[in-house]
Amino acid sequence: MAQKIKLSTIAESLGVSTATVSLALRDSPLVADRTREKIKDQARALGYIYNRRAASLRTSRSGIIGVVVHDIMNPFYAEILRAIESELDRNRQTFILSNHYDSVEKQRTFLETLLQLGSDGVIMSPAIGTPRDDLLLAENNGMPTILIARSVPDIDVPTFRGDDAYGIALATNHLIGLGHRVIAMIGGTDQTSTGRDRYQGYVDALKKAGIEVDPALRIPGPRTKQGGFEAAVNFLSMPQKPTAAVCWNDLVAIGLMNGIQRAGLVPGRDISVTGYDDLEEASIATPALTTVWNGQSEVGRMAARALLDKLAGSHAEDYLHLIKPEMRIRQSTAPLHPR
Amino acid sequence: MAQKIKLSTIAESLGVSTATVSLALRDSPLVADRTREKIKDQARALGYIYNRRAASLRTSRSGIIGVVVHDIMNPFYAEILRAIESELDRNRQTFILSNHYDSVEKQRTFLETLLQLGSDGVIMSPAIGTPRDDLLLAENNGMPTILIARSVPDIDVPTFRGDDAYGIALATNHLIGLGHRVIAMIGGTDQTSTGRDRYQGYVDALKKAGIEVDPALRIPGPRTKQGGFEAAVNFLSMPQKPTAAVCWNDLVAIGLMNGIQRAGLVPGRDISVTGYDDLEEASIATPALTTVWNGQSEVGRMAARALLDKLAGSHAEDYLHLIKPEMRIRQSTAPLHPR
DNA sequence: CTGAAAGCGCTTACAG
DNA sequence: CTGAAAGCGCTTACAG
Repeated sequence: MAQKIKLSTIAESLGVSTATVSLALRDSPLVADRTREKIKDQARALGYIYNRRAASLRTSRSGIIGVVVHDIMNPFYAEILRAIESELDRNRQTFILSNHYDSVEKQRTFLETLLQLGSDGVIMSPAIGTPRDDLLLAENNGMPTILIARSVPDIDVPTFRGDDAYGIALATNHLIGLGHRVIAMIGGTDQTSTGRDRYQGYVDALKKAGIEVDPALRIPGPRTKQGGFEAAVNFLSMPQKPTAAVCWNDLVAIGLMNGIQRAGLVPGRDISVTGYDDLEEASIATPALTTVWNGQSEVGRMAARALLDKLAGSHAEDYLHLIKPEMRIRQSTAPLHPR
Repeated sequence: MAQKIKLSTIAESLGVSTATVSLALRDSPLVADRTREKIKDQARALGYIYNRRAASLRTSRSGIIGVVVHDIMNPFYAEILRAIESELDRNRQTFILSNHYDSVEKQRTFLETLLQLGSDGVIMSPAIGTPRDDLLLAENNGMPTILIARSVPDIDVPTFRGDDAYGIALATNHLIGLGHRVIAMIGGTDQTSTGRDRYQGYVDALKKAGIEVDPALRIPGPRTKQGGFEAAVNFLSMPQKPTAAVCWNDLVAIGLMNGIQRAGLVPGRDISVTGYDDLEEASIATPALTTVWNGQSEVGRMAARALLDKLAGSHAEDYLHLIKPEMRIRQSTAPLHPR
């Protein structure tokens, strides 16, 4: 590696000042066209690499945005991330990603790293149990925060997520409309706003239809294919003999359908199953999964947009932005008929 | 947000020099125990945030490592990333992630960003068509590079990947051993080292078994579930009536199995299907997928380790590290019997 | 064991 | 339109 090329290297080689070089490279109208051309050519010729650390030390803007979610291996988050990425790319912002795996400590470490790097802002799906103080840590140090997918109670931070209670009611009502009366709820936890809202939406929909709610029909558990797969045995041996399952998300639903098939039954015929999220994968599952579109790409795009707007100085008034979910009816649900 | 706390704020409030504060916070033995305690307490009390940009401007070490892969939404890369993440976390390195979606331009932009941020190194699964010069750009500017999953010809950069020709031969031989003679190859492309190696491994295995190779039995295509799903129609209508399919990867295999089921056939009974990678998902597919373990976690762990060692000054001799794949026999393959 | 001073590579008033 | 100089917040010789 040859000697380091910096602004002053270019300046000296051309007999101009570093101020002029700095302005020229950033296309300032203060610099004469000919000077600018000359400088840019020379920068290219020398293989100059702009030192963002030095610049950001001076400007206190880093061009870095942090993103932290539960787990990027989960396609639900991956779809949100893809939307965030494309929005940030378009605005030439670099993003730094981290999983928190619902560890508040891991999340806090990441927030501290972002502060140390001078990150301009952060988009986060908060870990279960995220304390107010951790969000204040970011805000108080000048790092604007946007929440996605989950809410944190009692704090005024812009939040973008789907309307979970409404969405799960769509799925539950769809099954009730097909004649199902014994409907289990598979997967999920009460520890997140999402979890509470989804269970409540399911309960409310049943009550509204005059169906008695049996808490034993709920099988909480991991929100993964593996989780749904493992719940199948339990589900199939319930004494209440449920004919349908409202699943926490598509992953659980696909896992559950696999488990049902292993037991020799046919999902979509013997048992109706609904998912949640409408992942890209839902439509090519077998049977194609009836599910609820949860607006991942909308959430990602809007959250990124909101952060960029905030950085540009605009002031948003609304703190909670609920995306309206939509039903996607496919082959995994069917009218009730005797088993 | 209160006034910015920096080293000098702490120094002044305690009547010591910034040099002492700097050393104390980094646990230098040069500082007296009592002084260090006092300084650390004060830093905590004031809510001091270490400015890594300033430090790295001085030390020219950023603690940042770049990782770029084709697509983190692909579970194959996600599994590698998880291993990289855990290794880098353990060593308190921050990583910045990017997808290149096989765009050489997007990849180059990312490499330039990393250079501008003073990234200490980069781990990359090179985009199709990555030119030598792009890798040299990194190396020549003092950013060590490690390749994963794919090779770039004619360049001496440490590379960690599975032995594709060997692995695909395992799958092909497994099917031949079950009596299959008309075996299709589904998915993939000739544009990557992986693609060429896998096709060659399949061809060689057939030849070795005395089976004539029919190029029409190959259906190249996207390496996704969707790709496998869409290939099913084509596959099932082949005049040669293949009884088995060697798939490019697990995603293609799972998609193909879904497509086969949609057509009313039973994968693992009517048609044997092998995958590649042994994703977490392979074992819970229905039928459980016979596949080839491709060592994602090994690749990630070893690549991260190699980069950290290189940063620590050690000199590796070997450039190509091939992980030996292993057969995982499950229910998607069965002895040949008349259709 | 501690302090004064220089310097990492930029950008930004300010002067001309 | 261009230049000289200060300063962003650290770390690192060097001196004491």
